[in-house]
Amino acid sequence: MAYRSTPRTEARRVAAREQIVLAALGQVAEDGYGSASIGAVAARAGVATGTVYRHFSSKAALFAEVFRRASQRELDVVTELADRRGLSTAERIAGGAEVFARRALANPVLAYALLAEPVDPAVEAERLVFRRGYRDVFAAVLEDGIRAGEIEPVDCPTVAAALVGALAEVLVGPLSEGAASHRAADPHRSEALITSLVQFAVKAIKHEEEPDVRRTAHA
Amino acid sequence: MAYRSTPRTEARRVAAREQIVLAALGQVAEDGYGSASIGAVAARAGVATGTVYRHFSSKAALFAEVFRRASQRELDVVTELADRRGLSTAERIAGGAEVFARRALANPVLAYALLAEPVDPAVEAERLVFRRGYRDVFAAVLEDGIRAGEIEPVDCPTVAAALVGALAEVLVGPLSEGAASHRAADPHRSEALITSLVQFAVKAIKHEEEPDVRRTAHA
DNA sequence: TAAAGACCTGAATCATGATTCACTTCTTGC
DNA sequence: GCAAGAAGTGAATCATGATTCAGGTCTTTA
Repeated sequence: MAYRSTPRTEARRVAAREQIVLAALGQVAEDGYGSASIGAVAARAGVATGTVYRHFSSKAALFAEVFRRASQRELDVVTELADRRGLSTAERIAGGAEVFARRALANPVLAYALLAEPVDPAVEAERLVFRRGYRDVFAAVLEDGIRAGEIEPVDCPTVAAALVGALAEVLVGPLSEGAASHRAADPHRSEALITSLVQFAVKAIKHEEEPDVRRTAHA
Repeated sequence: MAYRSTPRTEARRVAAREQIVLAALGQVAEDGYGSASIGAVAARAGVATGTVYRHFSSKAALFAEVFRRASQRELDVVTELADRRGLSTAERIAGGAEVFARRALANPVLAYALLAEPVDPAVEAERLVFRRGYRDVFAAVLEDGIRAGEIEPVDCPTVAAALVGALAEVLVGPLSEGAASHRAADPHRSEALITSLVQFAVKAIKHEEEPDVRRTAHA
């Protein structure tokens, strides 16, 4: 005498949920997190605002998933490039850094949102996971390199984090300007940036001689 | 027949304004920007909320000044260290990086707020100025080094930005955890971090041989 | 087809915290 | 001491945008 969930309704539910996630992602990629109110997302998904809450317990929960998904996509690409067999440590780092930068510059608004735009604390947590993911990928490459004797021993997690930070910072400059002005980046400038970044990353990794820097700060 | 501003009242006005700025700075340094509502700042300064608006046109204006001031203080110290005469390029970079890190670790909540905590867009703009300041200091050192033939030519602004990003990222990990748990950082860990960071920065700068990395990413 | 239950709708409600403003209190110049 | 005007007060107001919910719609099973 009643209603019960069937494959059909279940599929519909999943599709509706997906629709909402994609709408939210689209909104963020197009105009940034700042523009992604529940109202805007609902309108874009073609549902009422209340419907969003049938699928997600809160705005934070929705955008945590959005960030997780977008970030994972990026991280997968970088991981794939950095994990290819038969490459030197430097080549692996260079490959990872290059796709990271290339993809960020190709999708500046999304990249800015994922990397640096002010967001809800709950979403910020997701962002930290994502950054840690990159760090771990680079750290693993460094560890391989050290084990293979290709590079000298270093504090892998720290150096890996430094690389991630370097990439993010260099890209966020252009990105935040780009986000403000909505202008496409100059392709020459982009290529120059990518080249500089890759060289920086490789240089930071490869150096062989012992640095003899005297520690100089007062306090 | 009237009132006119005198040195005495002017001084009082300036003092009141200063009181508010210091209260706001104290609040940020103690519990982060997230805790710094106008009400909290006013209470800390010992004035009514309305008084804050007699001295600042908006919350954003107040905190823009707070950030400007705190940032400038940090930047001055780094600049001083990085600009000392008679040091090699590597020593200057190392000195700047070391104070940056040391001061951030000594005041983690403030550092997190200045570097990475989500803030008002108007305040975010101030933050970008600040980061650009660091970048420019490092870039100037690099240019000196190149001119003197101490290091090979590089894209100075980009490499300098990468250094700033590396420092910030490595520090924000510990800082955001520290901000969450309010625990003081382990001093051993802090020293290790500083050492790793300084070595990273120097290595990224000093390397002499031409890197021969093949560019490998697909897209 | 009808009852039962899940889903959808979107206007109304809430929460938060910045901002205002009518009123009080202080300073000044005469 | 007093009128004029500046500064301070803090409760009330506003703005924004997330969240709720009473009522309508769609599906399913009998």
